[in-house]
Amino acid sequence: MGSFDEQRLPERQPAGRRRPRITISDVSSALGLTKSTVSRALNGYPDISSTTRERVRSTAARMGYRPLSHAQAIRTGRARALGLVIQIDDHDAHRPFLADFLAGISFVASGEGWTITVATADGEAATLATMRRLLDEHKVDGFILPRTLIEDPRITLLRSQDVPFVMFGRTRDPAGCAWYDIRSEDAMADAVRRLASLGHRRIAFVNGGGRYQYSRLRLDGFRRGLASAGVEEDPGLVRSDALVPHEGEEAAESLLALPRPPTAVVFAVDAAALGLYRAVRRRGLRVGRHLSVIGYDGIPDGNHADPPLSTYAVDIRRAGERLARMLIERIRGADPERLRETAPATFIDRGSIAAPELGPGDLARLLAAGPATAQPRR
Amino acid sequence: MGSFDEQRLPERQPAGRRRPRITISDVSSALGLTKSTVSRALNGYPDISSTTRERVRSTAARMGYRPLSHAQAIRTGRARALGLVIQIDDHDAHRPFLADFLAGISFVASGEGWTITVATADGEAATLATMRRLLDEHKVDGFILPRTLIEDPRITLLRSQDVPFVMFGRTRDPAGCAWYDIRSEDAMADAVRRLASLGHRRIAFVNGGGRYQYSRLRLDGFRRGLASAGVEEDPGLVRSDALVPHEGEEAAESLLALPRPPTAVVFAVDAAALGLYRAVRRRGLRVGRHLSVIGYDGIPDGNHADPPLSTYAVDIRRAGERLARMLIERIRGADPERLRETAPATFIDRGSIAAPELGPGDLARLLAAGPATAQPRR
DNA sequence: TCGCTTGCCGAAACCGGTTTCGGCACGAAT
DNA sequence: ATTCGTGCCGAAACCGGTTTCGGCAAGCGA
Repeated sequence: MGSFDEQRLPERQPAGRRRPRITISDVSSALGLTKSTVSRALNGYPDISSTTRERVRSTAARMGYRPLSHAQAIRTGRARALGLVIQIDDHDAHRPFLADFLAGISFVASGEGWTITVATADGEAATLATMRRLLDEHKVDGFILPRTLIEDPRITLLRSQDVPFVMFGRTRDPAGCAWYDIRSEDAMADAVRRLASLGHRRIAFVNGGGRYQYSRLRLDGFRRGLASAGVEEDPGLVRSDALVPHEGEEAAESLLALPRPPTAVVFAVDAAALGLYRAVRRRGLRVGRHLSVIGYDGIPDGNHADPPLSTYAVDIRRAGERLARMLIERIRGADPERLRETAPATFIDRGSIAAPELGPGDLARLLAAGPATAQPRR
Repeated sequence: MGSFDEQRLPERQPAGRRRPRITISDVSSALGLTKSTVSRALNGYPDISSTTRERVRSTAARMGYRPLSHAQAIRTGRARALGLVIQIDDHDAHRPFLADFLAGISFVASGEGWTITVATADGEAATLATMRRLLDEHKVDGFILPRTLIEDPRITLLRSQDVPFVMFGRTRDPAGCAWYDIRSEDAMADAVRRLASLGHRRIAFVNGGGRYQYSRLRLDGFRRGLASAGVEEDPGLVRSDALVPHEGEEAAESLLALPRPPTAVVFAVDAAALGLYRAVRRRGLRVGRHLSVIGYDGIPDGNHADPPLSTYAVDIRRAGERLARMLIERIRGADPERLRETAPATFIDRGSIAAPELGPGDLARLLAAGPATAQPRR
């Protein structure tokens, strides 16, 4: 039995006394049982008497025994690790939130004795290759997929290999998918209604990346908002694929150059909304006074704009918590169709919206009279 | 805890054809050798003939064999994983850079076939507990320590357990420590010299958190800059512990209220510098014109300030790369004293500094004449 | 009283690797 | 020719767990 254990002599470095860890054999011999009994007791097998089970549990806890996850993994194939592959792109709106997102995931995972394995990759191919590698080495038991696409190759991969996963965001074909998402479509509708109730009638929409499912949803939400506010939709007031300030600036330029420019703009992405500030400032006008703006995401940068950007904030930490919880349940065999949740975003008014000071006509004249330097520099 | 385990019957889905992985036995039988020979061949043991070694290597590669890291770990104790515990505080200046930092680490780690295990913790105690847990479960082979403190309990822990680690930032007692750091002290000195060469003579310094080693270094650098520019130091122009906008705002308030206010301010932390913008704007003055400001960190928010904040940018991705590389070497047994590197920060002039328009006296009068609403609102 | 479940646990195989030990063949030294 | 090392590899133990299999004893019905 544990006879060989006595002679583990060589003794690691004399300085670093990394205490020797208690193994399952330590527990079993302390109880006068075998490893197998202890193992089954701790894992809740039904063929262990409840008396024994309790006895094992308590002494294991008292001795501070914790199974080595990779010793388990070798047999069970379970590493007790959640995988997160972050695709590094220039425009990652979620970047400032990564710490909070991780905090949420880590909080739940740690509580369950799981860990998080993260990797980054640039580009879709690298992302898939990285995921394959992690799977191939059994490093992770499942994945959290951030920034879900309408057609997402990651989902295809994981489906084909039958690997558990949960998505942050929805996708086109939800079969077999678990997800958590923010109802940003409701936020967009709410934004329109707010602006309409302030008196705005020409409300523009600048959407995000076309490959993301959220873009569809947010556009739908925008339209729904117009309809419920009784404002007729003008297709000429819609732009898309604005993810970074520069792209938002271009969209703003084209909107402000219209014969009848909008008096308010709803952005699907905060970062793009910040681009509008530049366009407006260049014309000597002021956001919030001459032009109302609402964004979405709640990025901290918006707080330092002038005036600070009104937006819809997302509780990204909670998203991480829920996703981790759901993924663990999924790995344990829960039905993915049962693991679907959404949550609302929270409006934060920081002063970038107000009642329209001028009608579209006056605004157009003002814009035309502005400095002729209306060239997007950069 | 394990109450869910009763239902371990269902047998995984038949659909998912997760191909069976090639093990070392597959390789050995394909070669007509034993596992042990293959293992020793791949691990470079000297008692394998070079002929055999090469034969094993090539067929292993051809078959796509990759050892299961946790199967190895069970014997070797090496998980081939780098640990990163991120302490979540309100003021984390590195937060926006986390993605880049991870990208750097991940790039190197992936290249070597290692993975990254991250966890977050709030507070020092939780950080230490998390590190202990990761060590106890042999989840990681070493740690990257971000944001090194002057007296860092993490170092104490890792030293006592003889666990390899590398630090991002220096510490007071460097014995046995490997590190990578940005010479922010040089940046501070450079900032002072730039301002002095523009004509500034009253230059203030707002430092960061007192527990960080970088605070000492940056203050030293600031002083060195003054000395080399021939400007006499005025202790009344130094503040500290400003890490977030709010704290920077308070520091700015107290500086602007001086009888002879500074005409330029050097901030050790960008986020704090943004607070100064509020104080200046509230007085109807303009950063860059009435008051020059230089920050440090290169946070993206600074780009959207008005005028954008001149600052020193840090290549955080490279920091991640170097730290990962160093940690892997350290784990493989390299001498920590040999693993020490520093790199410079890069100045980015975005327009928040200029020649002083007014002398301190005129500025003071202008400040005194400003709106009396000089209350720092939240 | 006997046989058959059933409950409960021990023994041993197993997972995929690493590492120790020992043995065989061959060449050199005696 | 014998001995002795040495190079090279196989056999088997080992790491710390999990899981299968089988056996013993108690409980039950006949």
